[in-house]
Amino acid sequence: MIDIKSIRENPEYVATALKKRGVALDTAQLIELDDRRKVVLLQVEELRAKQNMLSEEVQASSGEDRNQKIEEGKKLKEETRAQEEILKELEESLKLVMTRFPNIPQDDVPEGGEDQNQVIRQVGEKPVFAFEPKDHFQLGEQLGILDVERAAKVSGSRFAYLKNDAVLLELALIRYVMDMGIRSGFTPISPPVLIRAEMMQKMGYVDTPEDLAERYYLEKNGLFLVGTAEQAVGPMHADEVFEEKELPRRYIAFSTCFREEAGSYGKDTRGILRVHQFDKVELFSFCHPEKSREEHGFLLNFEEDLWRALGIPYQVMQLAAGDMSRPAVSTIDIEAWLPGQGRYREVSSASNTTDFQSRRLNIRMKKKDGKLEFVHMLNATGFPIGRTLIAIMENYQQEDGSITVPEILQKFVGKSVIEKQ
RNA sequence: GGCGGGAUGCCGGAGCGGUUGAACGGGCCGCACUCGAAAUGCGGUAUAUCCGAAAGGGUAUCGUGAGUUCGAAUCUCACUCCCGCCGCCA
Repeated sequence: MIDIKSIRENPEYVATALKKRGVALDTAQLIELDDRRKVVLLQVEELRAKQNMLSEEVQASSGEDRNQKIEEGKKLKEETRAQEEILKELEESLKLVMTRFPNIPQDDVPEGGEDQNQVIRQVGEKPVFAFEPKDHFQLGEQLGILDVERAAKVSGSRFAYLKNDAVLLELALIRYVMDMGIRSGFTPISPPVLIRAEMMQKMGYVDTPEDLAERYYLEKNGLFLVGTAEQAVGPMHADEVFEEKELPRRYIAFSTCFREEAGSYGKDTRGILRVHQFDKVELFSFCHPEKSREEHGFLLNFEEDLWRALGIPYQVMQLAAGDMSRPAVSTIDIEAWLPGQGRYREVSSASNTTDFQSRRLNIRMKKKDGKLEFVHMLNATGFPIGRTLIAIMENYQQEDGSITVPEILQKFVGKSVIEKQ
């Protein structure tokens, strides 16, 4: 949630920035609503002050005088209640409007939708094949490390079984990235994947119907299945106050992720590129509000190190304002080269959400002067296991259909080539 | 799933329905004492929000939400979480 104060202080800036995301904001109307709220708030508080004074007077008085004051108090109570009702309505409608707004894009984020995303750089050499490269689905089925058909039988479309060396490869990726993370000061986490509706809401991911359509929700228990570990790690520190020196607090979390993919019928239906359930290692950072841009760079750098170490060509994309998730002020994606598709596909995403989430979660930092301030929260991808497997399979495929294991993973997998099994 | 106990400030821990933002102890900060430190003494020590140029003042907050009352940390109801015991269970 953005702060009404920032709108009051600089309505034009906020309106212009939000327009970059294609969101129209009538600041004048919003401020007027807030003004009305303040007027009523003042009235309510004055009435309450009167009530407080009167109740003290009741205590001090006796006899007929006392009875009279109690009668007066009854009337005052009615009056206060009526005003409180009005205040509550105003507050609710203001909150309703405010929660719908996404975060204010960073100044260097381009305007527009997905088609305005910008390539920042391309890294690595695309492999050259002396044969027609296959896609991961073909390779996976042939090698016997992927079974989509039986998954469809058991769970439906967009599910998969990983088998044999694919499983070892998954474990190798997890172990590798965890080691890297630990070395860079991240705390390893294995979080719950079911979280309270309240927490999901505070993370800013269920404010609109579109948001809701993307999530699995267990109505009976009031719990959401997380779409990423971010949603379970962010609320960890809800209502807590960090010491300045404790920041940045970095976590590296492994979890299964669940996505309904409601709006993607017929899209990416082959293999495991887009599935309802996948495992992912996620990076998360709580940091000093003045240092989140720097931290964003740190996370991106960490991600790039991973893909370089894996030896997979990728490009770095600055997302346009309209293509970012609502809490983000800036999102930078990494897209890996997939020879089987002949194109780059998204594998990583690093976002700075500034205080959008921390404001609702009430996560603050105590400054040296004793003042409290909302921390900034950032999330980024370590390895999305499924898509990383795809990238490895397609980039490291050999003419005979076998797959070379990237060097850095060989010691974890225990072999250098994956063959039919 | 069943039965019991609990939730108060940074921590521990009081709290007859009426100056309780909250005793008391500890911690922390400042000052004094000291060459310095310890010990001791004195003082201070929540957050949010509104009005105000400021000084200052108002309001709210004792797990959360509703209710009773002129007045609720204190009474009632619901919910959440924590701790025990039984049952079930990887």
